[in-house]
Amino acid sequence: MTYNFKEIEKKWQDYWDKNESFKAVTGSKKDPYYILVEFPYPSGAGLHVGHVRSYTAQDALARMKRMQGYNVLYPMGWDAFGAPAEQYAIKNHIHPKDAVKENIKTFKGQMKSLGFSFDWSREFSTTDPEYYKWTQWQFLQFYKHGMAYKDTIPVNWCPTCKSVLSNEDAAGGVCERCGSKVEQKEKSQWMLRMSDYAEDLLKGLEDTNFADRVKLGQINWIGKSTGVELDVKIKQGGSFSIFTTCIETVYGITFFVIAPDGKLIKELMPLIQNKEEAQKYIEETARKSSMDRTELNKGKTGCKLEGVTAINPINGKEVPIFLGDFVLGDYGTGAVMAVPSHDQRDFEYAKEHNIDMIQVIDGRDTKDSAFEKQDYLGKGCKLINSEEFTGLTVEEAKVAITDKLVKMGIARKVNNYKMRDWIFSRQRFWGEPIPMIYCEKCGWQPMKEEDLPLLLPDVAEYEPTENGESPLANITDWVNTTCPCCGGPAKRETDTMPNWAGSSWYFLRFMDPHNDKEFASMDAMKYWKKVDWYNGGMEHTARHLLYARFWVQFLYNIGLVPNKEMIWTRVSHGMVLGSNNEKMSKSKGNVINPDDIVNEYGADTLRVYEMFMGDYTQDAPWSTDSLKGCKRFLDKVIRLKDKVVDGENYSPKLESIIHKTIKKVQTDLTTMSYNTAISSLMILANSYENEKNITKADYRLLLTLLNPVAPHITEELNETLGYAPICESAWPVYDEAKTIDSEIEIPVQFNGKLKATVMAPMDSDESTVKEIVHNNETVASLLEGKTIVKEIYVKNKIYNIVVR
RNA sequence: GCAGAUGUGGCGGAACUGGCAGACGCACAGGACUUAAAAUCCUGCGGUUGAAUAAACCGUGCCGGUUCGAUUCCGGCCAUCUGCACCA
Repeated sequence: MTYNFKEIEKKWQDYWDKNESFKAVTGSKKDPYYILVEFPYPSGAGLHVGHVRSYTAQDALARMKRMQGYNVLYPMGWDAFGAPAEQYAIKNHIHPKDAVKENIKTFKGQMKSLGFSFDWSREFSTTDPEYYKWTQWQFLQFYKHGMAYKDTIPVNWCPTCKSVLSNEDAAGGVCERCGSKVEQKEKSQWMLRMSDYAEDLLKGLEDTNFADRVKLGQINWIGKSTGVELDVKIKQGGSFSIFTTCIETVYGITFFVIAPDGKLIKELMPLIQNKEEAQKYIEETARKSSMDRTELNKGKTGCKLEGVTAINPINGKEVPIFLGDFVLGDYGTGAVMAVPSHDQRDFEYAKEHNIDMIQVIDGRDTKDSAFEKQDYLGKGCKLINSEEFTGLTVEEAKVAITDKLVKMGIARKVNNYKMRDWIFSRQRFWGEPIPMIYCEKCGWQPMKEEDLPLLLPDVAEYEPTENGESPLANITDWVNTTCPCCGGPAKRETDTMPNWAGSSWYFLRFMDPHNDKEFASMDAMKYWKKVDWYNGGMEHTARHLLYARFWVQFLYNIGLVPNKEMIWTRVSHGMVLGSNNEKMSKSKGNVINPDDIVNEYGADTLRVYEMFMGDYTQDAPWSTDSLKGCKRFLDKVIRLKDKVVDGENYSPKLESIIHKTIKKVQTDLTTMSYNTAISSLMILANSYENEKNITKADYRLLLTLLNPVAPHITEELNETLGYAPICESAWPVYDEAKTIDSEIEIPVQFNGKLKATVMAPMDSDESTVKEIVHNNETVASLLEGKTIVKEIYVKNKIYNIVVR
């Protein structure tokens, strides 16, 4: 019997569509279960085999959960704003809207051809006005709660393209498109006060079940450090503050360094005598991109500020102040105390500029050029040269010195975070317009909520303006408006939102996608509760996940979502690499197009292969040979049909392995062990093959267990047996008692080396097994002439004889 | 530099909580069927020594430790990959 997989796959895909087999019903009495995969950016390249891997994995879980009686929400949509679509549109002179439409069509067709059980009735794109209306509305909530503000910050600027670049596009300090050197340019941008949420984002992780490596990624990105903020007086007048995590080294301060790009230097300028030198250095720094600042850093650049002297607050000692770009203007206070004897960077700077060093912690030679930070940390090293604190350990001194300074009223315990506020403006056309209006009289005014959505205008050109404004700035009809406050003439904000905006809350919209009164109703969100499984790439675990959590926490704080964390488990998949073990790319010629595979081998084969190819969380290289092996497995399953005879019970001989396999597959599908789930099904099929006949029940069981991964062929074979569709049936239940063997094989070791095996009843006690072992011929002969030192029996596992 | 991950046959990968290393699949070799090929089926397949389906030794990146027993735990290295990169 031959099967035309193309016909079969089409047949069942149509069946699922027609019967709305995978529709999730909000409010259903069944238990809700929300499975989410990151919605894709519909690029012109089409679906990648990497998408197929994660979508199949979650699809298998979704299909099994439905059979287990859950009301499964497994939605799909499109994250379609952003630079690639805009670039594509500029190049091909078509509206990005049309390009996106076309790409979505391709992607959706590909997904359907793979048989994913998405609930297509919930589909949307972030570029739909019905969707981005709510993204804009939520921005207004941020603004109204004081969480959005304008600030002037430097951006990456390509002088040739006249364009603002993202950090990714400016990697290495060079414009990705034209290769020019990237400059820094000051721009006024919308910001979200994400740093206010640093502590909550850290704490919230406790209410999630993210994989450890995911949690760690979040923790590192937030970058909390605990220390002391210390006020420092300037002899000539005024003061400034520094942040340090090593206050115990305060007696070792020999200079202070302030950031050339910070606000402090501007305040100090009037006092400074070598203004020209300082100014020159400030300008040099401004010209360097952030990349240069690290890469060109062989020595530590900077200059001494003449005319200002700082006073070490702990002992009144006068020390110089320097300018140095290793200090960042936007972290901490933009100024540091420098202790060259105990800090690598301070040490290098001091060497470069011939500054004194004072050792204050015992146990290392300050003259030693090979500085080792670990010299004193954590080892109970003691302080020296520190007045009354001399002799205390580092840990004790940290507390004592902090106490003293706090009591003096010149220091505070503070936490600092690497995570900054979210730069929310993009000088791009293809994004959600920021719904703000600038009026000469009233300043920045939010649009009225009832006027949303603020639609993107239709225009012919998408090139940015000469000075880097969004192309929207050229559309005067659109820009000129009236002030919502005074009714006078005003102008719209022409920047758009970043790509991350729309993807920060889409999982909420899937719970209630067609609501035109709210972004999602509280009832719907309370019903679905949380995303139970969220799958995505490791590359998104830091930023996207953090933005999404921030967004949700904010909505929670203003009472608009039911939980502070709306994502329970986050898992990440490994990449599908080319057969040469490198990332797939056109230039390397190692790209596999899923369409070709579906055409030649069928969707089921591709799905089985991608689940079988390796550990789901690790990268795995493509292998067409292995793919063919999976096709052979499916062919074997088809051939097994010839052995089927009537019988609604499992064959007694197969009962044990059947119950074991149900348990194994079910467990594996919920622990991301897809490869071993497939291998256990292969073992089951092999054991069927060794039988002369199998019952209909045996066969249907195999088909059901395989169905989540290979849904088309299993439905077809199941139908020929005369059964109701698998997707409308219940998942088989295993009997724990039948998964346990009555007799098991116990390995016998001599000094830890395997020498024999014996059969023993399950759960035998030591004396029973001892007798069996000693009656064994091999064991007996090996024992001749040996002295038994010890015998160890681990129940049902091993029998080890230690001999001399 | 810092953080994280990974390292097991010719290849992808298994191995529960310290208990038979290499499941399952691929590739390869031999055989059956066939006029032939494909497909399918059977057998073998970590290494060394051996005529051997006998036996022994070695073997999970490297060195050492704990243990009756280590891919698994501990200490120290090496290599590769991925983030972040002067965060005070």
